[in-house]
Amino acid sequence: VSPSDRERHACCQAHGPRARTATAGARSLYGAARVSAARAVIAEAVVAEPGAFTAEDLHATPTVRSAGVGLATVYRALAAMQDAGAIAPVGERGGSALLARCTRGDHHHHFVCTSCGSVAGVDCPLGDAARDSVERDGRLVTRHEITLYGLCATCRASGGDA
Amino acid sequence: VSPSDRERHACCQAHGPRARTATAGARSLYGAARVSAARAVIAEAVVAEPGAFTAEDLHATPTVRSAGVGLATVYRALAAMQDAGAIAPVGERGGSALLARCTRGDHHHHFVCTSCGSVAGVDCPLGDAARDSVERDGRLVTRHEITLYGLCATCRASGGDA
DNA sequence: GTATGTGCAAACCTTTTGCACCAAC
DNA sequence: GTTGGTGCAAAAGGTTTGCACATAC
Repeated sequence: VSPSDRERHACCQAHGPRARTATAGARSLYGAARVSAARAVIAEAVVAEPGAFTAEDLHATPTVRSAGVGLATVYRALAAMQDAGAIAPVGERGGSALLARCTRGDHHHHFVCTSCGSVAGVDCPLGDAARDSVERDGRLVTRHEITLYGLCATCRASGGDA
Repeated sequence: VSPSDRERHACCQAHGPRARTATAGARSLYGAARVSAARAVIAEAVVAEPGAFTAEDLHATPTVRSAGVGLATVYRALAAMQDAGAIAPVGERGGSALLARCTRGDHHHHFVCTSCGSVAGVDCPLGDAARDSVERDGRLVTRHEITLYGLCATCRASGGDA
């Protein structure tokens, strides 16, 4: 499915030398890939998104829709962002992949509020002890996927229906 | 691989008074749901599966295919098993959902060998400290998904390409 | 100048569903 | 006898891709 390293969590790589223009802000989201007008608009929509989102969510955004950007282009741009480590999959909603922006560059995971969709980065809870326990029988752990779900502080305070 | 160890499932509700027939062995996989001839065959294929599998994998099995069981029926049976807690999703392969049998009834997660597809249950590595750390800001963690990937002892010993 | 992105629409593919029928309980 | 499972085929629906054109670098 993903031939490249669309799974890594390397959000912030060194930026190339470039003046700060409209597309310059988007550049970091795409890594080394080219930044077209459509991609700049999509990046803008991603940054404006408060929490988790689907490709369709972005495509339905006024910003993106009014720019006449096609849904296929959104998918391709999101794949590029994922390759760059700027976004990561955080689950699914109604059969569509849920994505969220990675705002930290170190190894981490995500907490997703099931009520409002807000996302928070969390430290990796997989300690050496747990890892050793799994590898004790000769196994080698090369990768892991961890996502936490629940209620954020705001939704929890308002009864979980906000 | 041994078709006779079918003890201890999450869904292991008290079995009704019933002779041990072919469908009796499958009963625990389906919980309270009905067990038809087709479902018995599908259960047999699931138990015979050494590791992770897709719906199509099972459907392509000689046992299932020769019984004339439809793919839709396989999907519906797998959904029933999942409801009963007898199997669980452990990732995806080529766009298809990967499932694996749960052989322990307590809260646990899965290690999947990316080389041979074998699956092992692992204790939940999410300790109280990690959980408290996430909930410190007022959040409430209600659910989490954890899956580990890597090489099993056998594949690791044979260079990981087995 | 060339490699890469875009838009459109069709293709893809896994999974779900409607329906008539049959079987488990 | 009723409820729930089955098979077939068609539908659903998210994601991908082919192609001709445009554009970032």
